[in-house]
Amino acid sequence: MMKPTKKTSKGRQKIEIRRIENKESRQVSLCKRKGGIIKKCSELHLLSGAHVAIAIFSKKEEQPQGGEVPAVTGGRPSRGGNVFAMGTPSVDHVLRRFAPLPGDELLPGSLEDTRAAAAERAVMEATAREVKETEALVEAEKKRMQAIGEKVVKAAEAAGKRFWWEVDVEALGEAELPEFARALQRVREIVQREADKLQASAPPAMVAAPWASIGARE
Amino acid sequence: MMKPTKKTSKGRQKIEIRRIENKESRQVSLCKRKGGIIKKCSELHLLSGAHVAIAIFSKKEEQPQGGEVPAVTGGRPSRGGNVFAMGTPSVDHVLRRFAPLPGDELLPGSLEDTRAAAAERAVMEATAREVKETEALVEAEKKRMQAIGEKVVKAAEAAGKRFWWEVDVEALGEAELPEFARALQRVREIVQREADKLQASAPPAMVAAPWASIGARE
DNA sequence: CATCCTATTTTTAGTAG
DNA sequence: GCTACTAAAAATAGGAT
Repeated sequence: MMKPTKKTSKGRQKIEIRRIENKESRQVSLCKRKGGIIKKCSELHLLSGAHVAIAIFSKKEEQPQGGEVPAVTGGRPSRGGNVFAMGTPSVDHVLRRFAPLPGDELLPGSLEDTRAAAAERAVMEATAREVKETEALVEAEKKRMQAIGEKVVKAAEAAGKRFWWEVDVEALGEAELPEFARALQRVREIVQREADKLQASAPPAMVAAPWASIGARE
Repeated sequence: MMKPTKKTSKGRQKIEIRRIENKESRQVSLCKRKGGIIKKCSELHLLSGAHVAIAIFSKKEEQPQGGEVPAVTGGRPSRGGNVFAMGTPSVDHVLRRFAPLPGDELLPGSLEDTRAAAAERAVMEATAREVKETEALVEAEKKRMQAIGEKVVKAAEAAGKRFWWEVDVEALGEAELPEFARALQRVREIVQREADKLQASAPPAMVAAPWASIGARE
């Protein structure tokens, strides 16, 4: 207790919000900030009960290609980069809430009872229940995850990741991203359209739920 | 420079990350934090080039309903709450990138050339081009918006809002939310599935683009 | 509701390991 | 690529307007 040993130095510096040229710094910043945002999203959820869904598409690097894409030949050729997504209650839940789409409202057990889906949901809920605490949410989650749910970690490890919510989805782009994307675009269009007739209405009926997220390592 | 006149008082207090019981405080906090998150998302985009899409569903209030939902009778009865969504390059762009879905890859001009869509895109791009600056992004946007694009503001005002990216989408839930939701869920499923075969691959081909967001007032 | 204010709490560049 | 640390930059709870 006598060595005011200044271990490190500089401290936070001010930076302009413009593309970080240094590739490495850019990467680090992306990683740090992504974590920060995720944390804030979860806090927002816990504090207000609002449901949050976020997706971060971090493109790998500009490909010096020429002309246009060869129009995808087969299954999963090119990529769109990494995708990180987190959702509150757990994507499933939020979705199941709004999902009862009057077009394919059934699909009896094809989706819901998929081994993976079922397992995930279970683990997710069990874990989330244990975890929901103070802001240590993200922190605690990471650590407790190992103690509380070995199972989760186990599954994640099988994929080469450390946490169930940290999974690579590089191959996602080709098959499902389109839908996700189009859906978002659709929403945007609707908004514009709806904005014109603008009408308030009755309150919903959603219950608070656990927390979950899935994503890709940076 | 002599009156240390303590204008206000308390300053930030520490709080636990748990549901804020006071309804009003909860509302205020949601609003403030939502803004903060949006800002961070845009910064993340500007700093790293990653594309971000976020949706915040703030449910209005728990409806003391009983039993189950009457299975929607007609068009747009109940609501899901407010939806706030933001997207980088502008939802359209990100989406158009991934969109070339090999299922309904066409739809010639039905969507793209909708007056609204076209107009929005134009304004959005023009605005974004002017706006992209330092972190004053969000700030500047709000203010410049009025100077740069009266047109935008005009449209927004028609809807009773102050900024084109602040539009109520309460009525959204019934019609399009389902798709958005299901898309997200789909993504989640894919992730799990893909995580197993996990494979790295070639870099994408996306260009940096403007910034845009749409949302609902809190 | 939207700011404004300010005391504090958080986040996070920049480094080091 | 991840963790630790520090100091400065940001975000924000509470309150006021």
